[in-house]
This record gives sequence, C-alpha cells and structure tokens, in this order.
Amino acid sequence: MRSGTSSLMIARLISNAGKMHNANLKAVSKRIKQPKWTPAEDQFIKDNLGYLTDEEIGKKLGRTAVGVHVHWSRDLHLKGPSKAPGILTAHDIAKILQVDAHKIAHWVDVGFIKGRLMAGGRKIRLIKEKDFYKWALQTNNWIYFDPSKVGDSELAHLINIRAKLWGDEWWSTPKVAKYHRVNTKDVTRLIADGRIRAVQPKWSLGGRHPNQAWKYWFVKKSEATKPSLKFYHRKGVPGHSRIFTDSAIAWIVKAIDEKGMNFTEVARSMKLKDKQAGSVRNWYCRTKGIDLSTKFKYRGKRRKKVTK
DNA sequence: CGTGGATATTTACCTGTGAG
DNA sequence: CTCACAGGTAAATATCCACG
Repeated sequence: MRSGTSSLMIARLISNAGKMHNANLKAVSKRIKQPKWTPAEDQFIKDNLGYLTDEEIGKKLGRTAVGVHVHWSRDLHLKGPSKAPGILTAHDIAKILQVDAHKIAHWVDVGFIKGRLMAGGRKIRLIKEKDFYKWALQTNNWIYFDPSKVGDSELAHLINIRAKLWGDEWWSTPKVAKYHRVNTKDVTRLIADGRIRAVQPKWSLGGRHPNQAWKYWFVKKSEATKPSLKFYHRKGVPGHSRIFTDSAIAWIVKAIDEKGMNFTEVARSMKLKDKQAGSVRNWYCRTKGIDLSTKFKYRGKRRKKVTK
C-alpha cells in the first residue's frame, strides 16, 4: 500500500520533470537514490530522539532533518518526545496536580523534580512518569500540592494508599490557627519559639521566586493537635491568645512584686529568651491592671536605673 | 511574649510567542 | 494551527521586623 503510493508519487514527479529546471531534476533523482535505513541508524534515532534535534541526528547520519523526521514518525511509528508513552511535560504535571505550570517548570529546572529539557529551541521539560510518581508519592512533597486534588486516577489511587499509611496531613498556619481558634500570628510565633515543629518548602512554592525573603510554614496535623499544645484565652482581650498558663502569670507577679526581680530576670527564670522580657512585662501589666503603653516606658526606665 | 505595619509571596488568571 | 511555556498583573494574605 505504502510502496504503491510512493511509486505513484515518483512517477508523477518524473512526468512533471520535463517542466522543471535542471537543478530540480537533479534533486529528484538524488532523493530516489537515498540509501535504505539500516537497523543501526534506526537504533541511533531511538536512542537520541528528544536528546538531539532532527537536524543533529541528520548530521550524524548524513541525512537531512526532514528525512530523519519522516523516518521516525512515518516508518518507525515513534511518537514525538513530548508525547512518548511514559513521558510527561511540565504542563501535563501541572494539570494532574491542579497547580500553575510555572511551578512545575521551576521545580524541574532546579532539580527538585527529576527531568530534562527536550532538544530544540523550546524549553520543553520532559519528565519520566515513573520519576514523577515517585516524587508525588513522597509525603514530604505534599506541602507543594494538595494530594487530594490529584486528577490522574492511577496516581490518585496510589496517593490514597500512601495517605492512609501515613495517617497524617500537612496543615498551613491559618488552618492550625482556625483549629485552635487563635490568630495565624499566634501560630507563627510559637513556630518561631520552637514550640510547634514546622517545615518550610526548600523551593519556591509559587515557582517564580528563587530567592525568597520568607516562606510559608507547614505543620503536621499530628503536631498541630498534640495535647501539649494549648493556647490560652483571656476574657476582655478579644482575638488575643497567650501561651502563659495561670501559674506562669502568678509567678511573674510574685517575682516582680515580692522578689523585686526585673523583667529580664523573670524571663530567664522561666527559661525564656531575654528579648521575651517585654512579654513578661505585658502580662504583668495586664494582670495588675496597669496601662500597657504609658506605664511600661516609665517602669522600664526606672527599673534599669534601680538595677544598675 | 504580643502585635501593627511593611513587604514579599502566592494565587489565579490572562496574553504573547515561537517551534514544530 | 496547536501546544508548552514565559511573562504580566491584581488581589489576598503570610511572614518577618521592630518595638512596646
């Protein structure tokens, strides 16, 4: 069938040859004489398709880029490198994960997701499906996408299994805050103090900011809901949470009123950092009903003089 | 410690581009 | 023409800093 049509084409070309210039006639006869593709050449194409351009392959084999392209697509029935089975583009992965494609392209570029650039002028990322699956099934990477939103049915199934085995979740700071009915700032504060264990993504979450001034925090559900983590609320201070227990505040008052300690000393006695002395003062003032702003300045200055 | 404010990042789009 | 990506943008909001 195929040989029939091609010989037809040749016959047509030859019949038209009379109307052609000599140069064209030469080209036609040259094409007919193209040597047959050897198994070694076929293998070379299979090995290098996507790694080299058609032109580069042609140069190696002494054939034209068009000749190479026609051979792998028509004769060898190979798919284009970005459409080959088991190969995904950054765009494909973005669709599967339901995230912006910029992210995937960036994560491939920085080596977070294993992949490579396709040969040619376009920056098309080729990622082996297996490598992507391996990446997507690591629970540590679930801070980069929502595993429950994965569209690909096979991957979604595998993720489901992994999620059940893990038995945990990544929570954003607002989610932790909502759970405890406190402000997000309260959560980030405790993270900064080391009272809540949390992680930040190593790579730009949005895929557009390689050098970040700050990053999101993620907390495991198990960590966010641990019994030892409690936020204390005070009446009359809306939207305001504290970490000091009643007994801790009682100690602050006692240490200052009865022991004559300054705020820094009290903070140290509570195993807090020196810079947290201001907070000790805050709660001392609140407890004693002293105005927070004005009284503080006066008190802080005088105390410094007294201790020195 | 607690918080207001400044600043940066993410999100979620849309549009442009150029190779094939 | 299509596809895959690059670049833009506005709005929302998380984080960090500095100071009380």
